[in-house]
Amino acid sequence: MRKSVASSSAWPGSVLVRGRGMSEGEGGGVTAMEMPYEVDGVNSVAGVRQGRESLPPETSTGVTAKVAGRLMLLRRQGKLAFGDLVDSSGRIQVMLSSRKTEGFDRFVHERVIGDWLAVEGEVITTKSGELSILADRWELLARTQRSFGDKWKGISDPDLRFRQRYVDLWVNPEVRRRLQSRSAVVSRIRSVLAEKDFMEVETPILQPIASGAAARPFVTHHNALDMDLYLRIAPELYLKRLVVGGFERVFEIGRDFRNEGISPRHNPEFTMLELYQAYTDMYGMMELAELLVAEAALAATGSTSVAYQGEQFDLAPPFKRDSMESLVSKALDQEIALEMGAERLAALARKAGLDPAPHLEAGHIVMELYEELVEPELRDPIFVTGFPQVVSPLARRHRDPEMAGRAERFELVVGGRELANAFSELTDPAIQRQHFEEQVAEREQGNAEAMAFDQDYVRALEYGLPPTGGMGIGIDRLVMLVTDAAHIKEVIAFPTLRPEQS
RNA sequence: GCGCCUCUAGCUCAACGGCAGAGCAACGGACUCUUAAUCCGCAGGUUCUGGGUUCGAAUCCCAGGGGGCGCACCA
Repeated sequence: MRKSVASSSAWPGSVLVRGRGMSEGEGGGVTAMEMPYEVDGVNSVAGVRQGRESLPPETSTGVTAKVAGRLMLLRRQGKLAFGDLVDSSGRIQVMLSSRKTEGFDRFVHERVIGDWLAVEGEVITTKSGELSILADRWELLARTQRSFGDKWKGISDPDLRFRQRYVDLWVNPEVRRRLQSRSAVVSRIRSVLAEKDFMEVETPILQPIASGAAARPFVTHHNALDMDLYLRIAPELYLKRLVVGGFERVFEIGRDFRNEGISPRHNPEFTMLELYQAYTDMYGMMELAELLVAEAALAATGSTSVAYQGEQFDLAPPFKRDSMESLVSKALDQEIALEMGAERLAALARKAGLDPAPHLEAGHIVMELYEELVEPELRDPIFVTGFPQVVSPLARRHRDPEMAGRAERFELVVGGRELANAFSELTDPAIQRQHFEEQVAEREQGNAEAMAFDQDYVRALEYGLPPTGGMGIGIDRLVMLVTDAAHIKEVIAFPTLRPEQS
C-alpha cells in the first residue's frame, strides 16, 4: 500500500519504506529541511575502538564519545535498544536505554535500518562484553527512504550491486575494503614516485589522433572546432614529449579508454600508471617495477605475500627474468628462435593447435605462441624479456648485436596476467617514423589495433629524446591482484554498464 | 558477434503443468544486555515483456528484453 509514492519506484530496491516519500514532519518528527547542517565533534569508530578492544564486561570508562554513521542493524529490547552504527572505519554498537537516552521512544518507533545518525554517550562495555556507546542523546542526520536488502545476505545480484554501488558499499563490506585498498595503493605509488623525484603531470585525454598503444579508440566531436577527437588509449607519446621538453622524470595516473570488449579483466575505461625516466633503460624500470609492486602489496595487505583466488604469490623483489623465446621453447619442449623464420614458426604454431593468420612475421608468431602457451601459465612474478621488435614499435632495439630483431622491452607477468609493460624508449626519429609506417601498413592489412602515425611525435624526437626508460602499470589489475578480486568490476567503483532500462 | 545458463514480493530464495509461498526488510504490538535477537500480528505479486500450446502456464514452446558465464575480441 505504501509503496510507489514517487515516480521513480520502478527500480528494484525502490519501495519507499514507511511512507517515507513524505517528510517526517507529517508524523511529528523533523522534516528534511530541519536536518542538521553540521555535526560537531564526531569521532571515528576506529578511533573510539582504539586501545579498548579487551575491556572486561560492564566497564564504564567515564569517557564520552560521539560517533556518526549509518544504522545497519537494530535490536529492540523493550526499554533497551541496540544498534550497529557503521562508518568508513568500522562498526560499533550503540546502546540506548529509556532511562538514559533522550528521545528513546522516538528512536524505537521512528528509526529504521539505513538511517544516518549521530550518537553521543559514554563508552562502555555491555554485560556480554561488547564495546558500545551508551547514548545520552542521538540525532538524525538523514533518513533512508529505501531498504537495504536482506540483512544477512545483502544484495547479490551483480547488476544491482554495480549500478547501486552506494548500497553495495553498505551491505557487502569487502567492497568498501577493496576500494579503500585501491586508494591506499594509488596513494603509496604517488609517494614512492615523489620520493624518487618524479613529477606528476596531466596530458590530454582528448587527442586529435589516438596513438601510443594498439587499441580501438572512442571517437567524439568538438563542435566549435568542428573536428573529431579521440579519447586517449594511452598517454605515452605526450609523456615522452615532456621528457623531450626537459622534465627528466614524469608520471601520470589517469584513465585510458579503449573501445573494445568488456570482460572480467577489461573495462572500457581503466586506470593506467605511466612513467618515464631519463638516463635509464628497461633495467632501471625493472627495479622500479619491483619496488612499486611490492609497495602496492604492502599498502593493501601489509605483506608482499598475497593470496589470489586460491593461489599464493610472492611479490617480494627480486623477480625472475626470462626471455620470450626461452619460455616458448620450454613450453613447446623444442628450441625456437626468431631466426627460424615465419614459415617454420607458423608450422610449429599450427602443430601446437594455434591458427596464425597468413602474412605474419616471425615476431608476431612468437608473440602469439607466447600469449597462448606461456603467459597464462606464469605464476610468481616474472619479467619476460626479448620481445620481437615488430610487436614493439615504440621500444628501442636491443643493444646486443646477438639480439637483433628484439627490442629492449619487458612485460611483468603475475598469475598469468600482464601487470606492467616497459621499454628502453625508442629515441631515433627515423626509426620511429619507419615503425609508424609499418603500423600503418599493418592497419591496411586489416589489423584494426595497429598504431596510428603521429607526425608531431616524430618531430619531437627530432629535437632529441635522451636515453629514457618508460613503463606502464595497469592500476586496476594491480589492485585486483592485491585485493584478491576476480573481476575488474570489483575494483572500479562505477564500472561501465548498459544504461538502466526503465 | 556466437553458445550455454538465468529472470518469482524491496532483498535472498521456494513452488517446476493443478489455489503463488517462506525468511529477512517494512508496518502494528510485547519484551531492560541484544549480536542475523526472539515472539505475536498485519501487509506485500503484470512470476521480465509479447505471442503460442493446454481444460488449466511462474512452470512447456517461440520471439524480444535484462543479467551471468564461456568463446571470440583485447600485442
